[in-house]
Amino acid sequence: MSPESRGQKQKLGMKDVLLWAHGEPPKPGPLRIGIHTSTASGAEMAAERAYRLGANTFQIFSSSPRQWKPYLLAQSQCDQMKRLREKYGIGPLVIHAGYLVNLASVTPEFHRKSVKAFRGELERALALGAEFLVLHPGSFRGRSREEGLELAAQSIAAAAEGLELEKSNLTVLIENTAGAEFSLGGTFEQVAQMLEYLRPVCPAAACIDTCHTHVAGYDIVSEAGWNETMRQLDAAIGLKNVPVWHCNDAKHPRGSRRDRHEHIGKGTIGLEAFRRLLNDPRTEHAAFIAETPIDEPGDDLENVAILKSLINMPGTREASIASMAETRDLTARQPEQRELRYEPQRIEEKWSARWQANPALYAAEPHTSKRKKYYVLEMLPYPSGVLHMGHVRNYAIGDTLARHMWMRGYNVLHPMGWDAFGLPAENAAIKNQTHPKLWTLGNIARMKSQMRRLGFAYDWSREITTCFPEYYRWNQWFFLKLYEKGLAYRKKSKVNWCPECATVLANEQVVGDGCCWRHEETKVEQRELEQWFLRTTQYAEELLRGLDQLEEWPGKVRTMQRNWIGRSEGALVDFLIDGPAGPAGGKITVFTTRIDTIFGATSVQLAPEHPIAADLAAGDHHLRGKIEELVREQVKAREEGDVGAIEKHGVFTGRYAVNPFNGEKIPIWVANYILMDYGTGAIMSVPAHDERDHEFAQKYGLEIRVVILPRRVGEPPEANQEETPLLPYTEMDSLLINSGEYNELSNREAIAKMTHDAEQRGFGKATVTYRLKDWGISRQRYWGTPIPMLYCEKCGVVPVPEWQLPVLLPDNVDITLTGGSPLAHVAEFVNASCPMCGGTARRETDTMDTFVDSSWYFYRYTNAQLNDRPLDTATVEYWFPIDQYIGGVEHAILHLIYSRFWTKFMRDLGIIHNDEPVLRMFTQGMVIKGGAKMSKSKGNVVSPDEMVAQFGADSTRMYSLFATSPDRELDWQEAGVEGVHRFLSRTYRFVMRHAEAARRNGKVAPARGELSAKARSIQRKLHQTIKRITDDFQGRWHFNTSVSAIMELVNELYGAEDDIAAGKVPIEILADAQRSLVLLLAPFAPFLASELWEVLGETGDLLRHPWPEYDPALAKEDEITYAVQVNGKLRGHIAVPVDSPRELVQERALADEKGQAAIKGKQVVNVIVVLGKLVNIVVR
RNA sequence: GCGAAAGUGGCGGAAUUGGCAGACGCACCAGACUUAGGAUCUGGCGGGUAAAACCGUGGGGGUUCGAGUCCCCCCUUUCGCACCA
Repeated sequence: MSPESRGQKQKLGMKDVLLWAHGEPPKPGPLRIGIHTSTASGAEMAAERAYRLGANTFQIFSSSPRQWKPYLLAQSQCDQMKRLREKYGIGPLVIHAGYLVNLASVTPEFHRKSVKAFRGELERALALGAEFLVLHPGSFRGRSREEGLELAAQSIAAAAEGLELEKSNLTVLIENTAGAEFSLGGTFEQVAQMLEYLRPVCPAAACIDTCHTHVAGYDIVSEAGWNETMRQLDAAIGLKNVPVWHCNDAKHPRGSRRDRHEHIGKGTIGLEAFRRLLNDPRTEHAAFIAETPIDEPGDDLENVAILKSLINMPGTREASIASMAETRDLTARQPEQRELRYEPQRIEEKWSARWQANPALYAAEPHTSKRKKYYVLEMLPYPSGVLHMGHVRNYAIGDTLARHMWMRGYNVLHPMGWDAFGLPAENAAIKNQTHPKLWTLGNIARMKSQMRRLGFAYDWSREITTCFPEYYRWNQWFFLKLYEKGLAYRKKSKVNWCPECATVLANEQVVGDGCCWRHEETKVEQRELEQWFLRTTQYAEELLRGLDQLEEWPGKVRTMQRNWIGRSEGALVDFLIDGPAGPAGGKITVFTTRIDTIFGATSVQLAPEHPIAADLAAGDHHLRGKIEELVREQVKAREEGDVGAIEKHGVFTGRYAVNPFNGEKIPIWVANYILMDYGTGAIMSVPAHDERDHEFAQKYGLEIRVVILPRRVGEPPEANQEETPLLPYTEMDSLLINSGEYNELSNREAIAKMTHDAEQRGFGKATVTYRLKDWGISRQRYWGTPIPMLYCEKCGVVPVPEWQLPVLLPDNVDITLTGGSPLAHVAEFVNASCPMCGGTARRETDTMDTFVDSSWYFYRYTNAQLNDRPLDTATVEYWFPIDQYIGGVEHAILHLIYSRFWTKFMRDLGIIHNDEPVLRMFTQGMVIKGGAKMSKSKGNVVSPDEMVAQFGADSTRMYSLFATSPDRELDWQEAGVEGVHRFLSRTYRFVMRHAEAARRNGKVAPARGELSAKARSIQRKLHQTIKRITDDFQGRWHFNTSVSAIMELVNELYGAEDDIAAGKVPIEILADAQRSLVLLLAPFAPFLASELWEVLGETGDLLRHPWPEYDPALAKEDEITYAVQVNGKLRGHIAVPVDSPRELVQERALADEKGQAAIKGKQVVNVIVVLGKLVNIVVR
């Protein structure tokens, strides 16, 4: 036994009232009031204790509550119990069943044990003559609540079999519980239901615990709440059926479901609720029993006294408190050190306040700073109302990194802002009759305070809110510049329309099977509208090429962007129409990537919307009808999102086109698989060498002509082998046939030569096609940046002059989802004068896509207050590119491609010099619960607030990093958070116990000389841990293993407790270990680290303290354990001094006993020694 | 259909370069603390065996002294793209 635990025992002993109470005990009051009492030295002694405590009722365990082994009760003990109770007039006696008992358990073994144990409880209760036996209903994990309740009741019946309870004086009480996940009895109704099941079996009633009731969510604190809760209790169970109340205050807030008892009047319930309870005439018949902690000797006495003092007390809080103080004086306390308990709420509130009072702590130095800069950024949130776990994870990653970089001495820029424009604000406005601005700003305030509570270290002096004119005026300014450069233009076109949003969407905002990015169930419609576009295609090539340079971006994001841009190299070839031409002209230009197959073209296929298709059908009613049908079909398919699935079909136009390479006339068809918005909307169909063409030609019996062979150039054909490949044959690196002068060329050569020839002969040219389309930014909604354009009757489209910016978004607007942009109905906004001619003009009433706001916001952070320019070039020069950007992968194409586009445009404008905004991108994984995305409808949302209330911000944040590596999906498990909380408690207790060493010992260089094994081991582990964590920050970013490493270090320290107590660990080692531990913890658990830093006697903020350095010499093992393998199988271990030569290791390994046994009788053919790792002996 | 990533105890996950599989945490089990409740501390914990042997990283094959890790085939899951000419 360590000295520590010996001390513990003594302390516990002193808590026993029998050891210190002398003289006359306090007198009992008019009500039955008591407390749970220890049964040390025999159950009957509890009655004596109850008397000493001034109680006239009491509760005990009749056996050890955490062991299955039953307590053996002697008849003499039972007799003595009855005698003492009679003598002192104490009753009723309540027995609390052990808490291992779970009568609803799914585990058969466990259930069997539970029933048996409960049988024992009943027997002992009868023997002791107890009036009540209190039982927790159990946990139904693994089955439904209903089944759980039923099973529990059946189990009680089974346990009671043959005991004739109805003839005894014993009543089984079902206690309500804190309502934790899977536990039964969290509501009065559940208790009532169980009683219902139970009544036929034995006398049954309820025991109501005030703490459980409170944390389960019932309001018993306010007067109105109290009355309502009592009403519900009466309705569900009946107050007359509650013969016992457990009177406990609570440590945790209402609804927290955290079952932690507190001294009466000192918790979140307060005295007033107990006063109401004790003075309610409907509870007169009941016994009130406290189950409050005994932190210090006398606590039990005091709690009983307080309860008694509340009887007949006038109903004011002040009076209660005054009386409580009086009671406190009556019960003399023994001075004893408070137990060291980690209380995150206390610590975190303290440091939150301090940090908030000192915002300069997290402020970046100006760009003239001599220090190296580090810009770490998390994607700015949309202020939807509350933070969700995804946010917390995102910001925890960024904050941990930022804090680390601060400690590494960097000038860190770590800002935060709000993506404040957008639809939800308008929807909320319609629903709640509030203004979008008020709704948004309210949400921002709430989320900001959540961020502060979580301890994220942001430089709030740079905060931006995109719905403020100070910000969006620069959106308008940029728009004018784009317009000036010809990069913003207006055109009528087919656009994506989301009926739910009542606005247009960009292509990038259409996701999944043609659904809206905000409404993943809502199919996007196609509408023809006049819209503003930004010419993103202008930068298509650069956006694509730039991806190759972004080596520190996730490959996945780069691939997605590459696919999105969809570059395709090929050629345009003109096919002349045989016969008369219409207004669309006499030639069909096709786009092909395989001009080498043109001799195999056996038809030309037009998109149904192709103008030439209309020309060719001009005189043909029937054909026109067919084509229109195809158009409708395509529109429908697009809307339904199953474009690839529809069957290919088409119609022959009756006309022919001339293949310019061989003069061949081939039929012109219109087909549903040809898209007007890709390439030229027309193709040459080569059935032998294209899958779709092949399918189509087979259906309609079109000619399939092979022009490519799988053979390479120069390879002779294989004898007796059919040369025709399996069709369609689409591979490259092969040979042309049936292609006139191009026969025998490799297809790559043919592509070059034929393209060149087509160009020479004037019927074609090389070209590049992109899938990327221009960005449509017009939105027919209110809550966005007004597009700064005017329409003048005389001058046409006129930009708002720069000096008139910002075009303010008016406040007094009727928001509806119908009738186009709400701004169009605001006359003061719409009517303007033309800056060119002074005549009347109409304002553009569409607003900008919110992705415009987020395309350049991170530049604004570098100088958020600037009011004559969007940014300062020199400042941006210093801070950019962003060193680390962190966000969800869902923005891989949307936000991240727009941002890159914007950066390139700004660079060409000359106001910045970087080509890319982000050097290193990180996409964190989603947070899920129970295998599914968190959502309100699934009811699996974990609220950060609740986590923080239960476990503290440090535990919540640290768990989000510990559960898995940041790039993976995180399945939130509350038990895991609890585990981290436990670890932080351990850390807290260790430092609290040993801080004295650090306070006495200043900075001392750790001596190497004569260290005990344990001391050396601490030192070694410390330096190994510093190395691991430092490396993790620089490379892999596997913060889960960083946290593990800190846990290992703390475990090591705990393992050395005995040696520390025995003075075998030098003070400087202990002090150094603690200081470094706290520094390592600082990025992960900033609150606790700051608190402990202070406890260690340090001043100054942790963020400014240098990150600990590791000494490789100290991290080195003194002795290495080699694994000894024989033929690759582990056979034993040998310990060898570090840096032993290969020969020595080999010799020792061969001499090893276990190894010897394994190689006995065999011939050693080889011995492989891997220094520092293992020895493998190869035998035959 | 195409492309990418992943598959390791009851669970989340370690194993950084081909070198002792299962670090760390959760859950569980046993013990200590006659212990209200919540904790705390110590030990155990892939399967298998009395103990060994032996078997174990989705399945099958291969390379190697040695494979979770490399190669080939297959299965499953997740994500992305999907008439792109």
